[in-house]
Amino acid sequence: MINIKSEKCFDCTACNERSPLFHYLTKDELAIMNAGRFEVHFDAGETIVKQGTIANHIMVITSGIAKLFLEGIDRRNLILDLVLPWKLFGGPGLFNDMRYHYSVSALTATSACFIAADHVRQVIRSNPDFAESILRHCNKNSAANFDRLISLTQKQMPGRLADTLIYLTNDIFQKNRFTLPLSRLELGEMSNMTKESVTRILKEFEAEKIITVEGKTIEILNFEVLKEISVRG
Amino acid sequence: MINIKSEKCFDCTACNERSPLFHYLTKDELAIMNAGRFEVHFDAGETIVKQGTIANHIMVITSGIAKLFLEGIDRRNLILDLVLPWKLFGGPGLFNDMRYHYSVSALTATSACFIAADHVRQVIRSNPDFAESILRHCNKNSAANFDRLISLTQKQMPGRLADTLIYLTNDIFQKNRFTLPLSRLELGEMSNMTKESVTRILKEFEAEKIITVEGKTIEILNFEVLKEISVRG
DNA sequence: GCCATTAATTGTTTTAAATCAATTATTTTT
DNA sequence: AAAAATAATTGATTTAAAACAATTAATGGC
Repeated sequence: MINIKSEKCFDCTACNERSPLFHYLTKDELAIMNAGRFEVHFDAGETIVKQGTIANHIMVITSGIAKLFLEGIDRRNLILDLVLPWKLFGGPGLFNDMRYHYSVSALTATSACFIAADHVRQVIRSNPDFAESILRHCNKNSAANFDRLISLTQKQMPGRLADTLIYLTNDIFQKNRFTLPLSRLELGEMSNMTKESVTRILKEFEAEKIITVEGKTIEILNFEVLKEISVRG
Repeated sequence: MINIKSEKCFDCTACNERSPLFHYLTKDELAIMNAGRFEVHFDAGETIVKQGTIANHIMVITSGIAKLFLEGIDRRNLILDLVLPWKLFGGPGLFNDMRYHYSVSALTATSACFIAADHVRQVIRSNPDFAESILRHCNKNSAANFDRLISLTQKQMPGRLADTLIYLTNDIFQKNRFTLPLSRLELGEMSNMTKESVTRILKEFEAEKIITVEGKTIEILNFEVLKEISVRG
């Protein structure tokens, strides 16, 4: 469903080719990362990391797709990201309280690689380029969360759902037609609205010829109008 | 109004005593930070940094208090933090797009110290302890933003205002009775509600003997109930 | 100390979006 | 393939909170 480039991850040299964060690492540093590294397969729906547990590892997905979400009040979730292969996650507790601050669960069959947080720390200390790129990564996430804060608190439903559709088109699928690995409830958890409202707004967008919807397949017909709806709020 | 420990900032050796982030720095590194450093005084209401402009500096307030806020849609702001002396800010654009991702403006007469981003970068690269503490700082902010996302999207007004009052009590004033440097509108910008709603909920809390309100002075009478309201949502 | 301006309060109305309820489609399981 | 379970749609109702409007209080400038 998603364009996945690799099947298996044998050692961190592979990541060095695929994850931009690992470009800066020397052979020795890759060996440190690789020590104690392990890969685990998850079925769709399984939890990869659970919010609140001790953050001993940093993870990267090698195949499949996962959702990264906050567990909020009364079992209500807020999905922050869909996680594709080679995107590092699990960081926010690092050097801090050493706990995971979000949960991640597999949307499709997924393999994830677990790297010891201690080893990441060691390499951050030895390699300024790596430290800098980790900091850049952290800062990018902060900026994205600022945007999300504004979207979710100041825009009304069409604006919020437009933001979600734009994110899916640009950052996840990179094409105008895609089949979602998400339910209407989960679209709602990305856009802070109920599943019923998702249905209604999707229908509205369809009536305005901005998108077509057939079940879980969505096609963006008019990206510009979608952007306008996003900007207007 | 706020307990401010220092009057003037002569060089970064002073920060080494006051800002925990600077503890790890050697004499040479403090000298790097100090080069080109400058301090500016702001009257209440003045903008210290403006969202969207080029982030050439990292700032620290040496006296006074400021608000740090996102500029959202239709001139609507979202206040993220009140900034006290010795707390570093301006980081999120660092190594990233080199822009400020929020605005900061003085609530009282305020002095702020500007340190060149290049110099901070240089020291991050040379001192792993400093790099680690900056990363810790960044991760703490991420965690706080996750909490804020849940508070602002999933709690209703009493829960959100309770969160704001708890933040003011614990993190800013560190006592149960304080005089706000904020208007009702600004309390609303911290809690994502209108100024009218702030008035009403404060009155509600007062009727329930949780707080007393006399103009801008608030006293917390029952912190436990406030916490319950926060947890319940 | 008085006037002008801004901030806060209070009451009323409107509205966006949730909740509730019922039905229809899809998947999954057997 | 049929039955069961889950997901999606659709409509009606309720509700939290904004918007609007009017008054009162507080602040700042002269």
